[in-house]
Amino acid sequence: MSTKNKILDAAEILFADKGFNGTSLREITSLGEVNLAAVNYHFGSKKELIKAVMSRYMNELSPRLESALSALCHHDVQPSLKDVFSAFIEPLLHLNEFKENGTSTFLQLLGRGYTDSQGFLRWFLTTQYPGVFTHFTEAVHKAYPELSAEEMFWRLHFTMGTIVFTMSSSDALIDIAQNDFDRQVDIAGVIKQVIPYVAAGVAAPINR
Amino acid sequence: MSTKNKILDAAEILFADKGFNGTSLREITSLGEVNLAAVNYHFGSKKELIKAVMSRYMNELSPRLESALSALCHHDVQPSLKDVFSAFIEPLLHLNEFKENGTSTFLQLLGRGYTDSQGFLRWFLTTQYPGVFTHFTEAVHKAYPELSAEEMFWRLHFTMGTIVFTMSSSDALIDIAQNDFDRQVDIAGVIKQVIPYVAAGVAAPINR
DNA sequence: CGCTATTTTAAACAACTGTTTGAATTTGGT
DNA sequence: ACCAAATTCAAACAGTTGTTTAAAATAGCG
Repeated sequence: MSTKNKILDAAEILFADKGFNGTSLREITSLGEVNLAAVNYHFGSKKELIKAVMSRYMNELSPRLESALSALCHHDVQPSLKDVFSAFIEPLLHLNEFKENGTSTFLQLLGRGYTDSQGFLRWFLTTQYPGVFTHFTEAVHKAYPELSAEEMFWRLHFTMGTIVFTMSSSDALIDIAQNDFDRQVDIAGVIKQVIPYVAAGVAAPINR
Repeated sequence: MSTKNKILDAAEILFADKGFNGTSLREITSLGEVNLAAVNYHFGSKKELIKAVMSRYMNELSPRLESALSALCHHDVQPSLKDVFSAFIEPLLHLNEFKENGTSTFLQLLGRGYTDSQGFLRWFLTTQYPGVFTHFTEAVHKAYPELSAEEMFWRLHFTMGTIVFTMSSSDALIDIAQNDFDRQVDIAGVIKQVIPYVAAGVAAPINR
């Protein structure tokens, strides 16, 4: 295992758990059992390390996600909104093959990125991976053409919020659910719960 | 203006903008134009200051919110889910009377509190203001009795996520919306957009 | 081997963190 | 006006932060 990967592996765990601001380089290097200076040697700075952690997941996720969404767009029949959101399931759960607890870790990181560090990560993702966003809005438009661009803008951001926020606190929520309802829940179970919710939200009647 | 309030006013602005971890006491005291040591003198610690900032809003919000929700519960006719969520509008917008940009600031703080500092603020709110949560779930149960406790648990947390996440990045979203759609938007406009969304999400058909 | 380039290491850096101290100042009551 | 309590203040505290340095170790290759 290379030093670079040791750092990435340790960093993503701590970032997901305590946020980017809340994690120090010393915590990362001691969990990864590498020297402190290795971070700056291999990545240049903490900010670049954050980008590298996210890129490792995005490079795995985005091709699968884009092809799943564009398949919906170029199909003859009109997809339902549930189809559109279900297109996320396979690419997201595939991150579990890529890495242990990959799905949950990635979604937690995404949640952190939206609130930590004044949104520089949002800028990074939208500029570096614009294809995901355009394919997604295209697919939603095909499923629900009556929705104006402005209404879609809001509802898609509401959806981002629901997903990202839920996942960034998914560990705590899963704990509570298991105590209160005595039911085994995992990240896939949460995803299956959230899809009807966001699909219905986006499909809400237009209020003019 | 008392020193205590100068600190609270400066702190809430910076906390909302940069998060609790991301804001130092020195930034707060220099924005508030008070001495650094005043924070520890008046509040004891940074953690207590965070609680005080949140309490000032919660004490203003929670009685109005609880009475609006319990009014729904004790009314004879069954409320719709839209009624339940609309019950939030007046108490939330009232925070703008209480303080300039109060609504948006409070909701941003709430968003910060859920992700920053490993959820200690969530613990604080649920233990210090349990009435809001119980009244809310009661009202939703009256509007949608078929929803099991577990499904309601998830959907209410999805809703929290939608609201809190949207509001914590509402400044950025409002900026984008005004550029892209050339339309004046404010926090009340966002609230009116989000209510049909969350109401439809909670009302989604049960998927068994 | 011998040499170069890459990588690792311990140590130090300056800047910043929340908190404490003790003296100076202001305030409110008599 | 006096005294005591409450408040403000500059300074320092000890600890942590990201980053840099220069020497030591390792690796790769002819």
